Amino acid sequence: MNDGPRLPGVDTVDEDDRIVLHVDADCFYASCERLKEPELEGEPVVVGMGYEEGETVGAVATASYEAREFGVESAQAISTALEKLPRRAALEDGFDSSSDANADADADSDSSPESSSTATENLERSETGYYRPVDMEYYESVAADVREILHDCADVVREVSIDEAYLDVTERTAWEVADGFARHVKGRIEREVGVTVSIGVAPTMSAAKIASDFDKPDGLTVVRPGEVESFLAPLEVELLHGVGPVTARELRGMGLETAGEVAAADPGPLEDRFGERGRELYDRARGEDDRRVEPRGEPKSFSRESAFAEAVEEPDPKYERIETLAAAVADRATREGALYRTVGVKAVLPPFEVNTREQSLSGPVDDPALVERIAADLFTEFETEPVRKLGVRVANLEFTGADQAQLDGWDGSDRGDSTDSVAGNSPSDSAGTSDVEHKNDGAENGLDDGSATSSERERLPVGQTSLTDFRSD
DNA sequence: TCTGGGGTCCTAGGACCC
DNA sequence: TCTGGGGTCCTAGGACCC
Repeated sequence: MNDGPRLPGVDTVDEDDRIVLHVDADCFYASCERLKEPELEGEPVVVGMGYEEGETVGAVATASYEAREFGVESAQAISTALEKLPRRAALEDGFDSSSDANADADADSDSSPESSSTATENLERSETGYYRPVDMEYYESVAADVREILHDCADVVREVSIDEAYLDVTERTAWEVADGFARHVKGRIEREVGVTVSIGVAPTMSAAKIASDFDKPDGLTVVRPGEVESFLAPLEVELLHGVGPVTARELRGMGLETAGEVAAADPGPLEDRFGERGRELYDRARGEDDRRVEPRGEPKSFSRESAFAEAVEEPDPKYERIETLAAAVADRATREGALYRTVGVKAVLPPFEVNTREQSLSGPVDDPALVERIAADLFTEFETEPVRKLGVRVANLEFTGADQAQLDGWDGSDRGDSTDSVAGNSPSDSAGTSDVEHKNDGAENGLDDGSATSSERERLPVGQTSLTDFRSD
């Protein structure tokens, strides 16, 4: 649009001037479902997490743009989505063929069953949508195909999530032809994989990210050096990456509604209010972001969580769930060749109170039984509380190299010792004063680890002495 | 919209070390 | 014995992202 600053000439190589692409697949899960079932093309598609065929449980993972027209949004409860956009199958199968009991129950809880059933009968085909459960395995395979193209098109790729990546293409193109380059990437993904993506091109990661969102779906937005600030200025603050509902509310409270207003503001109060994030916010709003595109490192944690249909008070089902989640998390770590030094649990109490507890060990382990014991132990505090959701997490990961699973001695002798010594004073001993003992556990482990040399570390986990020893220190 | 699951990063206080 | 400052680790919680 405006004739702002341009690159002085092709020969000028400014080290700081990068060309960054942010590639973001459009409603990725829904697009994948359409690859599987081409009949879904052009129809409203809702992909539900924790959703099962014909049920009303779960939450919306992705809604196609057609479904969004009806007010279906991601993270929405499936039951809510169904109110806005009934299931296509419900119409075709006839309303009561699948589950009479459920239909009756729904009608009972409805304030006006009569009008709701009338509304259902009057539904047009075009007012219904397809609901599908998440099929991660399939989406992963599609994502792998996309990734291959991305790596083909760039020297450096940072995968952010299954459907999103940054590319540094400074060495592959030039600003003068960057839009053509981006169109090439888009075209390849569409032709070779069959999903559409939106691309933002900008000199920084944060501007590229916002640019890819600017014209979704199937969009392409190029923001040239020197245009970044004017591109950002009119955007509402919540469009800045890292600004969620809470921060947006506070910013508005400070009289800052747009990125331009943040950019023009005094950074002092922002830093006072938000700390380091405040400075970052200010910089990003001004188009300043010196992060380079770098490949993602190893993951920092693995977790598994699941919600109950309603809050559960009895201990048994909760411990069973903890067990299941612990096994799943430990299995994931084992498969990925990760050792963990910290085990944690999460308990969500109604209405939505999130509690976390964690415990670190003196050394990294791969020990599913231990994960289960520690998780159960950490959970005892919530044993009798009503719980709506539970989670188990391992963190402080250490990756041992791909074929760690083949090292036979690993799981046998070495591991066995550590398990016994740590587990021995963990769950069973903590019956009465578990709080105090946990703290002592933590202190002891921390101390152990802090004073361990790196060579000691490698043959960890070290054995622990008894709890009484800690207390006498 | 009363809330699914898997992550990341930051903050803040306390323990502990030097 | 008291004081102090710097640094790291651990834990809990919170905001945010997809």
